[in-house]
This record gives sequence, structure tokens and C-alpha cells, in this order.
Amino acid sequence: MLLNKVLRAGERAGRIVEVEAYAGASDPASHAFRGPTPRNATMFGPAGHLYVYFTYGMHHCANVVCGAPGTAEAVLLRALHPIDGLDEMHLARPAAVRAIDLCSGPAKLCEALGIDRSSDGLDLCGPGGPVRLLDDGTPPPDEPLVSTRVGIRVATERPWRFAVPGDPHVSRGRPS
DNA sequence: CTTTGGATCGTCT
DNA sequence: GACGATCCAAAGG
Repeated sequence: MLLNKVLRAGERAGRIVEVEAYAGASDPASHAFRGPTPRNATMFGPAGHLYVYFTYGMHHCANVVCGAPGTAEAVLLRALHPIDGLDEMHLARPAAVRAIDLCSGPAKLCEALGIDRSSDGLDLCGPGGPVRLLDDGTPPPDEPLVSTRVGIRVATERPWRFAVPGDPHVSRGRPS
């Protein structure tokens, strides 16, 4: 469970408040559904690594690889609650006026934290890495908000989106 | 407040 | 050659 874990990149850090699950070969909405390619190679590697992809000609999105090597299971990070390095985040995202706009979307959080395709494949658990996943002791919510995934056109019925209830930094496509 | 359309290019068919 | 796990500004109620 990644909810309420902390993602840190240098001075910048945020608590994960919204995620979506993607289940490799058994999930038509997953980038890995049609097998390995140069782009999604990281997903087929070991868990705990960062899968970053480029889309819409201008945006990056970040996933945490989860399953055993070869299964290509991953979790898309959809929103963070900023907790450190707010000034740097604002510099990286001039479009965000309010703090609430800094990380309330998968492409927004990548821009705010300076994550792009060059960060693809990083080990999030290794100490001293440029991008890391930390546990500060905050437990995941007892009853996460569950809803359907956003922005996909297939397998839209799968309720694989999870969020921290009541957190204002959750992205636009509101859970029902 | 909600809806609409433009931006922009790597990747796979 | 078509399209996408998106975002934002502008226009319309």
C-alpha cells in the first residue's frame, strides 16, 4: 500500500494521496498489455523501481513497479500532498498558483519534482538515490476512497483507483 | 461553475 | 500515420 508513503526528490517531497493500479498482461489499460517494448522495459524489471513515461507530447507520469519481475505490475502516482521544498516546486511549475495545484495530477507531480524520462528505472528504495520512497510512520488510511480509473478508454470499469479520503490535494477526476 | 479545444511528439502499428 | 494512464486557458451558463 503506497498511500501515505512519502516520495522525495532532493529538497522536494510529498505524501502520496492518490494512486491507480495497472496489472500488466491481464490489464488492457496497461502499457505492458501488449508485451515488453523499449519504453516499458522498466515495468518488467524488479519491484521498487520507478517507471516514467512521456505522453501527449508534453507530459511525464511516474509509476512504482510492484510485482515480481516479469509481471509488469505497477502503480501510477496520481497526486501528492506537498510537504517539503514548496519553493522549488513552484519554480518548476509556474502555472500552479495555489499549493493545491502543485501536485494534484500525475503529470503535475512529475513536473513539480523534476521527474522525467531520465529518471526512468531508478531504484526508489536504495539509500542515497536521487528519488526515494520513504515511510515516515504514517499508516495508510483504514478505508481508502475507491473508484474507477481516470483517462483510459478500456477496462474503465475496474475500481482500481485509491485515494486518501478528504485530502484536498487529490486530482480533478473526483472519486465518486 | 462547466465545457471545449489546442498544444505537441515519442511510440507502436 | 494515429493516438495517448494530461493540463490549461478560454469561452459559455
